[in-house]
Amino acid sequence: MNAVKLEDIAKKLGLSTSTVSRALSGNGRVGEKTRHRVLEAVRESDYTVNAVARSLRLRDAKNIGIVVPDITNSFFSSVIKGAQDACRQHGYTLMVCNSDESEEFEEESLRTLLEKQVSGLILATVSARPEGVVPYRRLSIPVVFIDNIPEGAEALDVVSIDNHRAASRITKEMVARGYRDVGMIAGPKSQSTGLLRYTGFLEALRAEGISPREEWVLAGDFKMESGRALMRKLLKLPERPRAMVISNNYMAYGAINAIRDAGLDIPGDIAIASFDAMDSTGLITPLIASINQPAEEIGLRAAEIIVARLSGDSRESGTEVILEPTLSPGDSACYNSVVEHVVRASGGQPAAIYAVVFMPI
Amino acid sequence: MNAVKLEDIAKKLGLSTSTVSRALSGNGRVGEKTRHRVLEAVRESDYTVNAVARSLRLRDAKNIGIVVPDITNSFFSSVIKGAQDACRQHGYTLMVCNSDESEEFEEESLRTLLEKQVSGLILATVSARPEGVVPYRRLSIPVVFIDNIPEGAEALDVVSIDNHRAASRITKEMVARGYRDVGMIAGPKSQSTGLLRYTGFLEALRAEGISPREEWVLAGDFKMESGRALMRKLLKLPERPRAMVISNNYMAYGAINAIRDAGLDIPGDIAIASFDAMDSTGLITPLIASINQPAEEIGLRAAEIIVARLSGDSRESGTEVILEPTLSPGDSACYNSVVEHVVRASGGQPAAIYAVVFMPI
DNA sequence: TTGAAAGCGCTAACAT
DNA sequence: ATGTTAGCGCTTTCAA
Repeated sequence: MNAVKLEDIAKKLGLSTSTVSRALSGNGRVGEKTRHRVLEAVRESDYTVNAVARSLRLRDAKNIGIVVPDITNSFFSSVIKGAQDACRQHGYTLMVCNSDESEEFEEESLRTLLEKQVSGLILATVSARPEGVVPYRRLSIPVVFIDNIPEGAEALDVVSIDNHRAASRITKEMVARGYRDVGMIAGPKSQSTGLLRYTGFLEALRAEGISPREEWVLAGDFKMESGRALMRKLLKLPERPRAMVISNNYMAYGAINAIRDAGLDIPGDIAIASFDAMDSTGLITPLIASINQPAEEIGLRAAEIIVARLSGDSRESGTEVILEPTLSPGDSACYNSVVEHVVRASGGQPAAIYAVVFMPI
Repeated sequence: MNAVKLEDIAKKLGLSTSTVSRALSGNGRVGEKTRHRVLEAVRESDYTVNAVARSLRLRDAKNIGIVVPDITNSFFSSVIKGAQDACRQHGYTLMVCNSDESEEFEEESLRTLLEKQVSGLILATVSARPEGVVPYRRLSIPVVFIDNIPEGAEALDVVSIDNHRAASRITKEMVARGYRDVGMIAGPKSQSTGLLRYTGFLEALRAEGISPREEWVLAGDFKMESGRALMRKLLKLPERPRAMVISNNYMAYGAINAIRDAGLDIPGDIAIASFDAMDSTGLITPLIASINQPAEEIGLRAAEIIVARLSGDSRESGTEVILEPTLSPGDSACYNSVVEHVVRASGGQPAAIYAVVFMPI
């Protein structure tokens, strides 16, 4: 139980704790031989610094806190991975909290993290209320917002993508592929990701001279179940959209399942575009068109901003790092070529049924 | 910067820090009015305890460390989620480290975590060397191993599944489905998960009176690329297996991609069984047969063991919690019924081509 | 019931 | 180059 401490080493060597401390940290002058003796003694006596004591003394715990709504979401786990890498490189440790999409847990996590004296905070807040940001302005530690950027965060540090532009881009992409009847499953308008992707979508359609149809634009809560439910609702409409832009991956998965359950084909009957629907397995079908946020980099940059501020970068807060997402096109193209093939095989007549043929070799 | 501390409150109220401390912690007698005055003052003066100072004094940081090889792997992110839940419930905070499958990073993480005086440690080690465990025996804090249980861990705490039995079970399942030519892509034999799944596979085949064919049993490193490469190798063999048991999800994804690239069908040409190939999206095809570890529960139980030990449960180390995995059957069955349907439709003749029909409603 | 004082293990002036 | 000392903010004996 009783770990060996500086004092023990000091006694053994007939030195003072300060000398031993200096020998280990490298700060302050220490005689060559003394340093070696200390290093030697430390090696023999499995000494481990007590970082808690050091933190108290230095008033710096060298911990960075991160709060995400769902650590199980591959977007966030990648963010965490990136943040971790940056932390390791700079000698920080990451304290991870999962808010489970609950404001209450989020606040609780924050409180704990602050009590533990984290040096900085990375926050993917689920908070809808702009007032919710106020406390952070008053915090004496650097706070970086990612993903959902609450209103009122103007002068705070932010790492994100341009969600408005991204939504606009993928919407235009769908139009360019020939889809003019485009609907959307949006996220909560109270979250910036939800709102900006929604306005981006609208803007793109208008820019293309298409007026969005209200009944085709529904808002969910970013969870799979809501995507499924809303899509079902859409499918009951007398007129269906031919393509959907869906505000995040989980809702897209839900929607796709609903479409399939209805016996419809993607993208044959309805094409799907989404966000962060990356498929690391290469096995998800259909490959849907997707705007992908550079998740690891978001985490990495967020942590680096914190480290920079901590090491004296006192540019005023309000650094906005806007990263470029990538667009993965999905396999509409692939789909078309299969259909074309089948149609050709059936003698040029549009086939009433689509056949996917597996030939045993 | 200068946070308000106990002393500030004490001064303001004309009390001593000890009284204020007692009022807040509830330990020790404090007058009713005094307590209220303190609580009031604290509320007004956004006071936050300094958990670092408290930890130093109490010699207990109330942090639990967890090290996993890849936080991005949904198995581990679920483990972390479970551990987090347990931590929150018991007033601990989780410090998460990602070893990136590297022994070096793992050791580094461990060192840091120990310096930070974590109260306990959850460890999904990548270490192959049995000597690697030795240091943990000497640690004065509780350590729980999950996933890979290193040799020599006999008397240590462990939360896991019975990998040998699980592998045997899924192998027998494949045999029961009529596959007798079964191969395996195993994991590293130096890791318990790799080794036990391998021996379980062998045992099952032998129990079924099948002698495993050496050239169909290859070992990879649990990464997707290795699954792909090994499967390619297998496909070049003059005789191919009809089914594969693959030691983890990533290698299975790689293998499936290789099989598809070769223009073969799953499970038509080769059936696949794996571990932790859960598909939360419902979109992965083929749905492969899979043994699924209860990841969240593993994390939860591991954290709870630590908490229990910390609160005085001094049963000797060596608690082995063996959890029951679930078996998701995949869609061979589904596949068979489709084929059956088509065969019936074609007048009872075995169809030379299998057709999957999508009918627009 | 409350206060004074010591000390958790470390670092950093300051003095030598 | 090394030692002495004070103190980070808290909790907890011990005494009043």
